[in-house]
Amino acid sequence: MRPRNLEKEEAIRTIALDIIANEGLENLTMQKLAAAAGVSPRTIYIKYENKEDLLIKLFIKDVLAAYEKAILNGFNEDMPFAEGVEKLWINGFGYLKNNRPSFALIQHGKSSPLLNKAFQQENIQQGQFFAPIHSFIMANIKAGVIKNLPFDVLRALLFAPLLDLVNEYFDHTDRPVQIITDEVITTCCEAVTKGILK
Amino acid sequence: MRPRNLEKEEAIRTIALDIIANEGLENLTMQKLAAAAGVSPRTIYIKYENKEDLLIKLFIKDVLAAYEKAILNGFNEDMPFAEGVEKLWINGFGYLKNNRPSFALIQHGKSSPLLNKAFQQENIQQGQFFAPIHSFIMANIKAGVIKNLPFDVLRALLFAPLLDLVNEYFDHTDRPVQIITDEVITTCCEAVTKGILK
DNA sequence: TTTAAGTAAATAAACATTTACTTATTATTG
DNA sequence: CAATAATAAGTAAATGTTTATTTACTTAAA
Repeated sequence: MRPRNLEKEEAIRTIALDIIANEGLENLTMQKLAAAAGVSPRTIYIKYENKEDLLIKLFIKDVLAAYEKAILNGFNEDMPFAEGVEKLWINGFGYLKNNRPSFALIQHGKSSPLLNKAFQQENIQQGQFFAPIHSFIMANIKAGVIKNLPFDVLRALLFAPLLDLVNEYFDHTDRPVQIITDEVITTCCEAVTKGILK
Repeated sequence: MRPRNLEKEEAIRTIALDIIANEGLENLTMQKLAAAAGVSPRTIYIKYENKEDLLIKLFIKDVLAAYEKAILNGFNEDMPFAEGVEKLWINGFGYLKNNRPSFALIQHGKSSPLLNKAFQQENIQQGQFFAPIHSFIMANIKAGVIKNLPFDVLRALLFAPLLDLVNEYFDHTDRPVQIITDEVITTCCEAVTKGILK
């Protein structure tokens, strides 16, 4: 049996993400992707059931899983609150600024009904994405360190600005001066932490 | 000369936003829109140059302009900082929770390269969207009330969580309990304010 | 009567997916 | 231990459908 060509599989994945990042989800077509990846359209259908399957797997298996791994690197649920949040911010910023296509798909995940639904289903099935962050926050509520608000509310307060700042980072890559520096990220992280401490 | 039918113009706009909110930008087609709005495809082309023009005008003229107007209602640049931010949050939440299609397109604006580019161009041309907010923040930096960070950074810290919370609000409209209440919004607003005060 | 607004149906291009074929391996045989 | 049968991986080109946009005509009001 002829073995599958791993380089082609990789090309399909990375080029799909590139097209989505540069031209948007609405401009990714199977034929364009095949041509850009240097494969036949049929090859994509050997690896994915259809376009929807490709997009969902790309989002869940490639992007979110890698993002989760990167963000949790060296993080521990038992860290002091401010230290833990800083770790997550620095990991998140470091990963996203070096993986623009992944960041783009994460942004699409917030607006695309397809990806949104896929994420929610996966999040229910597979236990939970970012489960250690959940435990971390719940423990700090219990310990009386931070305000007692629903988890999703605290998640929004703590991490929504980070994604916006990454967006700003990429807006400034074309400009002479980068305003989103590591120092700015650290300052912002301190600000969001301060906001929810009791 | 036959006068244009304003109801049909309105139908095209609102139904386009509905389709985008329910099925995503990638599933809006001119023929589907025409059928759903009860007009001929040609009618859309009388009012818009092409699909791109339709999307950009919807985003800029209908959605962003209305959002700006709603958010600035009763807001004044000279308000005390905490009071001004609270006004913007309450206005923003009140508007978005009652205008899901607009909210959906605003979310798409962050990921779609087309809308993103359109927004930046419009923002440069027309002076500036949300200009009073810009003045408000800059004045409060100058007065030493809040941290001295670039405007876009402060904007992210102050308003990114609000959009995430609105998203959460809509996630909970199908569920038995709504966790994103006016009270939660006020508490969150206080938290982000506290974070950036000097 | 003039004229822009509107319609139904057509057009050409682009789309997701499939068909019919070829290729590169592994496992099996003589 | 070469030859080859079996088989999934791969390709180029085709398929039928959907798409954005246009054509040729009709309608409603100034």
